[in-house]
Amino acid sequence: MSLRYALLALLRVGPLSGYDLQKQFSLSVGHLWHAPGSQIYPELRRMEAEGVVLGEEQARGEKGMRRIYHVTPEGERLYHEWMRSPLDYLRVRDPAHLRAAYLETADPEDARRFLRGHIEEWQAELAQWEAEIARIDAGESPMLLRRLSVTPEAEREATIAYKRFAYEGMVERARTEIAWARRGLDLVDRLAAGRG
Amino acid sequence: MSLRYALLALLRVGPLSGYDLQKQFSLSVGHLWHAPGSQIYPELRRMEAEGVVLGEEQARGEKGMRRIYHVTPEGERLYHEWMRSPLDYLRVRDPAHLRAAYLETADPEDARRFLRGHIEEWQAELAQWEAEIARIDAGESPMLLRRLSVTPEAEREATIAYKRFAYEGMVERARTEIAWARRGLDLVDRLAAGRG
DNA sequence: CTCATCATGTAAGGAGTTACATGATTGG
DNA sequence: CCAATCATGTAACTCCTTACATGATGAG
Repeated sequence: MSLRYALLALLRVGPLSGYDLQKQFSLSVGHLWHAPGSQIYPELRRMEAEGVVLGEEQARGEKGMRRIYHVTPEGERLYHEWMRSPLDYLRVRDPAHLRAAYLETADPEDARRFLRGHIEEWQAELAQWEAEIARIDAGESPMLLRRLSVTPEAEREATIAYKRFAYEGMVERARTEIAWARRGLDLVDRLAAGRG
Repeated sequence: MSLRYALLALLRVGPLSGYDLQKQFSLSVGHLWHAPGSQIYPELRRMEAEGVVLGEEQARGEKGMRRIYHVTPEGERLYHEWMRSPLDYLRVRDPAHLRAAYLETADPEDARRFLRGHIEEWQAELAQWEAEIARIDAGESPMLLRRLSVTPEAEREATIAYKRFAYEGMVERARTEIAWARRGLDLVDRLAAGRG
């Protein structure tokens, strides 16, 4: 149910269309929460039906139309309720570690391929998150700048600090995954050598 | 689609009923992959319809019945195909880090509550995974013993090593999450102090 | 006889995926 | 005029969740 709150978090900064939101998701927030257009548009409509956002029809050229969504007071209330409420954690369901637990049933070469893939996957994510941290530090994150433009001076430090903090967490997770998979590669070698 | 492979991994060791599988999931494998009965039973039926397992009807008492599932050669093939194929990683969708990125919009006390909850959540998981590692080391893991009982001597070391390796990864992830949230608590304090 | 546990499900719905559909506008 | 991109979706499907349904068996 977090998609709704991710949308509210973005819209609270200022009104946006579904299309704009889609872009935000594919850039900044998308590195914490992925959402495709096919999920965003219907969710916005549902949110509008429930009164948490208000869609404003805007003409664009002759016949073009776009719908700009604003957060309503009810949406504001809902957002803060979410912020105050405990998060519900999903039950663990981890395909990589599941496979790792049964790696003795694979060829050593397949085991290595799997672990290398794991490293590559997390390195790609790591690069994204590190890049976002670099943008935050350089004052170049579009999402953060948009946020800061409506943030009173007294809260800017916290806004920047928490955003950085969130991405740091992702960076640390990625590094942990990479270190683990590297140890896995050593393990495959050691076991393969042992049976030569 | 990993549920199917988790089921195959368990059934390859020896035939089990849906009920037995459910128990395995709530114990050992369940710490890597959660699955409730309402998902297991239908999936077994689908797998049987597709010929990857075979259900053997067994009488139990006067009218009681249970269905014991065996992996077929096709199931064996499918399992190894999975082991050889690259994993598909899910797009990131992390409610905790999403919330962390917007923590300046919460009360400091709510922020702390959230972070403490994060620590508790991961500490609970950590305890499970550490307990499983302790059982592996003590030779008391029921799942591992079941596996070893059908594993030739030459592969026992690898079987144990990979199982431990998988759980180590989960332990490291939990420790990373806990360390991150603790830093978050410090950050909340620092920011709250800064604004008195 | 009764309670825990064995045993197997169904039903309704939420959340997310992939693929497709449709058309408008703007810049070169 | 043509391509990129702006703009908004639908449809079908998978996976998973919660809640409920039903009955048998075995231990005390």
